[in-house]
Amino acid sequence: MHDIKALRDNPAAFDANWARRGLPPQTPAILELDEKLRKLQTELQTAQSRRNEASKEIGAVKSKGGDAAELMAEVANLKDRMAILEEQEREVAEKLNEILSALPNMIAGDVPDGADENDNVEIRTFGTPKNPNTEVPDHVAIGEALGLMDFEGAAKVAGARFSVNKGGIAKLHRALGQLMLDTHTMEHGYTEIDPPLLVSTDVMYGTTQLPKFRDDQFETTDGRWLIPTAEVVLTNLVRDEILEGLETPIRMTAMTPSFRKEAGSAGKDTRGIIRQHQFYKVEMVSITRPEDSEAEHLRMLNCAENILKKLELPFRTIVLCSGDMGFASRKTYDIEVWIPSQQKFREISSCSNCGDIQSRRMKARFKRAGAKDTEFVHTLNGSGLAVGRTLVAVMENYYDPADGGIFVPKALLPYMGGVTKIVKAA
RNA sequence: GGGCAGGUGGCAGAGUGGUUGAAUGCGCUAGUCUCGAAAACUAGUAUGGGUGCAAGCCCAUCGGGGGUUCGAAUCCCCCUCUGCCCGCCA
Repeated sequence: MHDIKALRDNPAAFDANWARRGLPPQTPAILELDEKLRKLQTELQTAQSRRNEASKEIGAVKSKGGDAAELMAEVANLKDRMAILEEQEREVAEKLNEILSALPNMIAGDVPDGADENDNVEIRTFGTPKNPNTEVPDHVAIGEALGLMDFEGAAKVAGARFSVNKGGIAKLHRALGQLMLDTHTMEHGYTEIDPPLLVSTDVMYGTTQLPKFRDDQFETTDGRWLIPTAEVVLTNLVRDEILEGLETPIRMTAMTPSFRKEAGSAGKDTRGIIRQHQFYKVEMVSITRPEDSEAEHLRMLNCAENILKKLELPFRTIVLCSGDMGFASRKTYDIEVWIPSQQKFREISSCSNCGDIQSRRMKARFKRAGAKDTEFVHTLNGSGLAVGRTLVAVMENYYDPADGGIFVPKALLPYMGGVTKIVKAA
């Protein structure tokens, strides 16, 4: 949710910021509703105040055996009026909330302006793309040739956009997850969390999946939602909390399946496991004080990059431009890994600083030592990494054209039980 | 799924229709005392919102929502969560 007081003080700044995302001016409608709402609230509260007062008087009069009929009549009138005001207040508040909850976060000042992904800015690269000119089969061809990926089986049991990994590839996938979790927990200071995969509507609202992105989500028949990312659960663990101090950021990581309808991406990435309804992802979430979130953002980005460095996979890091950013984000870095079969970099991680938009919705606050007032925390999330896409990158970058096998990256050897290369199933 | 018992401030725990936003204890903060500390004593110590330059005033909140009443933490209904018993089950 947005800071309505700040918006009141400086509506032009809000409109200018939303314009960077290509939105027309929003504040005139908001301010009009806000003014209407406060007027109603003031009138309602005046009536409530009088009712409370009169009720006390009634109690006093009655306890002395007097006649309170006149006062009771006054209260009856007030109640009629209050019922009307309450109804109006509810309607206006709902309307205002509807508008505000559908508006994206303010973009940070140092984010480059731009219309779409073509305007994103590369900030660094790592490694050199292998096989720059030779044709490498894609992960589907590699996996099927090895007999270790079964897309027909997946389609048979679940439909399109699902996959079945077998044997060495399934193990490789699991090893990747292990490496990521171990690195984040033992080297990067994150606490491992094993969370629910189904969450309530309030929780989905808290991290802004709802109300705007309902069509992307799987809803259960009992009113719960399958998480589209572990960000949703991890971040909401601090909802309704008033944290003490928060001098050190809270850092959580989890490996969970992520479920997405991919409603708007028909025809995109239909081959293979790049874009699926279900995929494993290791997620990092940090909760910080406002003044710490920028540094934490860079730290988190480094944690994600570190995984790719360990795997010795070429990648580049970009800053998303204003027009390509997600709804909740103030600033987003994407990491893109080299995919040989496509001869291009593809997104494998996205690290976002969400500022206080989620914490306002979740009522996640902290209190400084000795301070009287609470403040909203900042929330950050980043993939560290998308495990399925990392598997694709490993398969293609470690492909051995000599026999169609896949070398196991050094960093994964401890997790592979002595296997150094994935070869055709016996 | 069935039954029983509960959800009160940071914590523990009173309170069953009327100046109770809420006793008491603990914790926490400040002050007094002390060379300093402890102890003791004194004072303060919820969240959100409206209004105001401000001090302040006002409204709401005792798991959530609705109802009864002049008035609800207290009565009624629904939901939810926790504990225990039974059933079922990875």
